Amino acid sequence: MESDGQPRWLSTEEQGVWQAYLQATTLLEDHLDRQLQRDAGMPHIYYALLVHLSRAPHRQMRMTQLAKNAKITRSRLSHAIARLEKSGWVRREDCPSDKRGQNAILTDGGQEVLMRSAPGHVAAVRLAIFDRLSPEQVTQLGEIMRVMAKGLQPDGSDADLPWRR
Amino acid sequence: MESDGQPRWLSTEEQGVWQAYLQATTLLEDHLDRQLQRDAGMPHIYYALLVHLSRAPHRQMRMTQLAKNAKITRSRLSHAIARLEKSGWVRREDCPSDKRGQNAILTDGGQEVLMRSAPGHVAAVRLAIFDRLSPEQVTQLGEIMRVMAKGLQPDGSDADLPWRR
DNA sequence: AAGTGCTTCTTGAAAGTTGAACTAGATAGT
DNA sequence: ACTATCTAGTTCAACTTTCAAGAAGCACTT
Repeated sequence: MESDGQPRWLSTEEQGVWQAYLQATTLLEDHLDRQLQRDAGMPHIYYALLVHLSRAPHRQMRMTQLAKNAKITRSRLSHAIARLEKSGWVRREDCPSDKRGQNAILTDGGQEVLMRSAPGHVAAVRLAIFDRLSPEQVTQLGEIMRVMAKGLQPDGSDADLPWRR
Repeated sequence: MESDGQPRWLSTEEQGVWQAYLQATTLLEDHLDRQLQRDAGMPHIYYALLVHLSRAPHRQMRMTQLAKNAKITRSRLSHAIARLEKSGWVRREDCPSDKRGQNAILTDGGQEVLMRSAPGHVAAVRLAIFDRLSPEQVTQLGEIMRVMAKGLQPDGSDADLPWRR
């Protein structure tokens, strides 16, 4: 990284966009956190972990892989899975091929919670986003978020920008 | 709220958009949190609080107002300000007109930290968003986020959707 | 088989967040 | 004035997240 002469501040429009982004994302996160805490007894990220597991081959996944998919640190995942295990929604099993490894497995109870709370959750997401945006905007949002996500991947041979000279 | 017959699940495209949204937003938040923790010694939300204060009339604001602007709960703000006070970047003062009230005031030290770390922060935001998106996309993002934010305001005579019959 | 280094996952303490309960001051109605 | 109600802000306990450190297995080299 080079430290430039003077920083390029945000334009007025960019400032507005950034502010709207911050407000929308924090409001939505809070909203979903509360919704799921109330209806499913867990915060949004924990719920997302269950969703990931439910979609995985044997409803199970290696810890590191799960952490990567959910974009959280392994440490955070460890704590989260411990909590979900205590709630009976996930259990752990040793990985047979790699003795260091652990598989997180969605239990029947976990699946049940998921099925029970999914409709409400989808409704909340719809209400916040998809029912408010035009189809074109949905498409645009998808493209934009994909660009951002790609640029932020910790791994991907990132580092360089679209070459501005 | 009515509980419908069967839930309207997300289409394939919507699922993709939602997933991209979750990934992009969590990655960006983590990224900025780390960047600011490293460069300014505080998480992103605390930094945002200082920014809000720096833009306020006397570099000061009533607690509740600040909480509203920053979209966080009063409780969270109390803790945050306590911490920022301990770091010497904010101080509190009783509100003269309302003896219950407190004003959070940005100190010179706070202003200084802000000025010192702003360039790096703006660069990070730019790198993550504005340098990656086309001008049209920036505009689109702004519109989309404003719609979302508006729909999620806890106060605003919200409640009803764009009338889908 | 010993050594080095890498990966997997966990742990513990410190920091941050949440939701409910609480104090104190303002407001409105009677 | 009296009471009820509301608002501003804080505090406590329970929970979540982070960061640094650590235990254990793998893998490659010599």
